[in-house]
Amino acid sequence: MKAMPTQKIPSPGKTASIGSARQLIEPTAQALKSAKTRSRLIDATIRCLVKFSYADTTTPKVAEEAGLSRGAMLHHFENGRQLMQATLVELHRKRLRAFRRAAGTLDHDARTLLHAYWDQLLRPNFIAFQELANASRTDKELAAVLEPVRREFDERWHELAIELFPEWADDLAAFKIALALTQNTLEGMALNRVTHGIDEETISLVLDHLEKVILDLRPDRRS
Amino acid sequence: MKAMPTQKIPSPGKTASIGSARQLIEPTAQALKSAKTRSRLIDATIRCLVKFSYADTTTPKVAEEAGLSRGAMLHHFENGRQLMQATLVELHRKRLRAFRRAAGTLDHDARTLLHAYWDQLLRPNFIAFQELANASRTDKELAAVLEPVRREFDERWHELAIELFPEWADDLAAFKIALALTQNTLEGMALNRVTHGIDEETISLVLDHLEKVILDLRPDRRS
DNA sequence: GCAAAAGCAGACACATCTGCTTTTTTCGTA
DNA sequence: TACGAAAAAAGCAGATGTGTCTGCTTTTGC
Repeated sequence: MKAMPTQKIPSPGKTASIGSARQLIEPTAQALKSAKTRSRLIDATIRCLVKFSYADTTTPKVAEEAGLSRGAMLHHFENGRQLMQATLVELHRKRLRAFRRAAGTLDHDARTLLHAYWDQLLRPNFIAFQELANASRTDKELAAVLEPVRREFDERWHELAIELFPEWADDLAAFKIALALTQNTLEGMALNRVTHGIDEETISLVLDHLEKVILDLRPDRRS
Repeated sequence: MKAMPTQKIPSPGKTASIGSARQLIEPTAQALKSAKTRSRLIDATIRCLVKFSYADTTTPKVAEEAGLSRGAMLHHFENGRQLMQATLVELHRKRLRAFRRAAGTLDHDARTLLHAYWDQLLRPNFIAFQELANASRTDKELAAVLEPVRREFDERWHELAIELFPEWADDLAAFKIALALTQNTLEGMALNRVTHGIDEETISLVLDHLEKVILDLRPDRRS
């Protein structure tokens, strides 16, 4: 996605862009189609991010991928930037949803949770998310969207872990380490896996050992 | 850097592009200036990668950053692509050099080595390298350059670690785990630090605990 | 049913990037 | 000192991306 002029003024009269207050004010039928089209565009954007990377994702490509005209797309987002921002938010929602869904069927042991997290990182959604996170390093507007999203994700992830393993609440310091270690290691491994392939064996070794490390950190197992 | 046509045929008569056989065949004086200009261009590219990201690094920007004309740049590299590839190789060399340099003055304990690695990841060079590594996911030509580079880096890193801690040679399995764990965790943390800031406290906690984990993995400390 | 509004498509103008070609400058060497 | 090759600058045409604008179709609310 090429350099675009800095965001336009929100222009209050227009179609509500990111927030979807419309559906509440006007819960009528046609708005449903609109939402569906937006979804199609966002999903197309995600696919493009995976296929072409952020650098080479362009509005024509997204439109083509979505099977829509570029005009249609700019009707819904009016900006390449806004499309990206909306996509980032949507990716966040998807990740969160996936976690919630997994949480229900999860055994309450570290191994399961670890592998659940890892599985998430293998999904294309993670690649797309990573592309945007990386882009946000130099795109302040994207960063402004990413920041709260990331914060919420960490909170939810924190909550889920505590919910599954209440004993951790006894030692929040150790818990913090365990979380940080898990997150950074797994995400680092996921990224390295994408660029320079890692053999499955190494992945297993790391996962297994990480599990051991976490178990050692658990309050009831410590001296 | 925008989509460019797939690589041109090497055209043997031209100025030797990546390999610098020129300096050997023609070790004369003026070639030194040429090499210097190449360096200037590559360094400018690195700075651009950091400032603008790969997506928004363009040949005009690089030329301006280098204080040269675009024509001059295409005289030396004839291709935006080749410039990026050369930059990737150069970044690799720089990383390797930094490691070798550090290796000399290093105490032989895990903590020092860990922090040495971490310090490398805080340098702008790592960001630039990461930008290219990420780009190589969808750019096969870049990937073709990255692959051997990465392999060599891993080997050197492996060698260095063994050299500093010969006792690891006794248990290569544990060694492999320790290396993978260290690399993935630190790199993951470095990347997360760039996009969404991590507080220094957490970083310290992770580093300290990682050190402990590695010590536990050491052959002479195990049961 | 009809006017207003939204969904959608295509065309337009502007900007910019890319690679190529041509010209000027620099500088070593005969 | 003058020649010639390499370095550097400048100019050019093609391609592509971006945002805006206009027009057509469909839905919605009165």
